[in-house]
Amino acid sequence: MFAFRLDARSGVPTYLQLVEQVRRGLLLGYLSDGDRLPTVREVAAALVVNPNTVAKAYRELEHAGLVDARGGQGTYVVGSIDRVPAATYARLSRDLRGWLAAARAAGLDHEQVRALVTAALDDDTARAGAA
Amino acid sequence: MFAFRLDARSGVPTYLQLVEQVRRGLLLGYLSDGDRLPTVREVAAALVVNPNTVAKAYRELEHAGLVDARGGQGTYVVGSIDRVPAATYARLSRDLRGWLAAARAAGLDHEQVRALVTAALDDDTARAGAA
DNA sequence: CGTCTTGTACTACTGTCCTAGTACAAGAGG
DNA sequence: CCTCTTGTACTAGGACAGTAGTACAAGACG
Repeated sequence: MFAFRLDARSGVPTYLQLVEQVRRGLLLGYLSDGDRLPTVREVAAALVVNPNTVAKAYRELEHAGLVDARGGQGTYVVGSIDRVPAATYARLSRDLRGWLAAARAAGLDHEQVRALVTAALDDDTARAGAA
Repeated sequence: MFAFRLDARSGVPTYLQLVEQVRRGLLLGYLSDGDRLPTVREVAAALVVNPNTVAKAYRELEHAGLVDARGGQGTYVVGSIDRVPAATYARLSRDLRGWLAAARAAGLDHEQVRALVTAALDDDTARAGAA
């Protein structure tokens, strides 16, 4: 069963975190067409969040065409995003986790690792964003 | 001069983005003790944001002991965070940017790259967070 | 049909982010 | 002393996130 995770310190609204996690699951292959998401009430109970907040996330996902909400049955993945090929994903994921291990071995803590990654990602986005 | 950047789509409050960018600059060595940050009014004008929003960020930074606000002169970096050694930073940054280039070469777009990185970082945080 | 589960809709309320505008305090420089 | 620049403080309001509670619609199941 797909499981959500929340980061209260990030400042990102709860419903947006949920939306992004489903989108990420689709991109990386954790979620596939036909998969059933946990119910609104289940997620709300697990994350100790108001059901309306979860419903808002599911509503956005349905509006984006990524899921199909069937009243009484649940919410099912229906959309298809450009997914990363499994082999490519495996190779890149392995290399990235190797880099993470090297960073941790060099003595960097979470904050420093995140700072380095964020800086590199921002540069990457800025470079292509200008192109 | 230190420059700020905003990502309106992230959902992260503006003042928090500013705080994190200064903190990141300190961690990675972009900012050093004695450096002068742009004035509240300069940042507000450059980012098209209300001066109070910038002031809130600077206030948080001063409260955290990272900067010293001198009325009439400006805001100066004064705190020292555990900085990543320059050699370590250079090596890790180079390797990470190499990985990014490989990911882009494999046909991944920004969103897919960010998804992969976020997934790996979350796993890393979760693993050490439980320890 | 009746019941259960599920998603959805609605209103009201609280708290936070952000904006807007104004005023004040401190230091530099003429 | 006067002026400029800078950071700070304050009030007021709008927009949005999240909570709380209730009610409704659709399908599955007995």
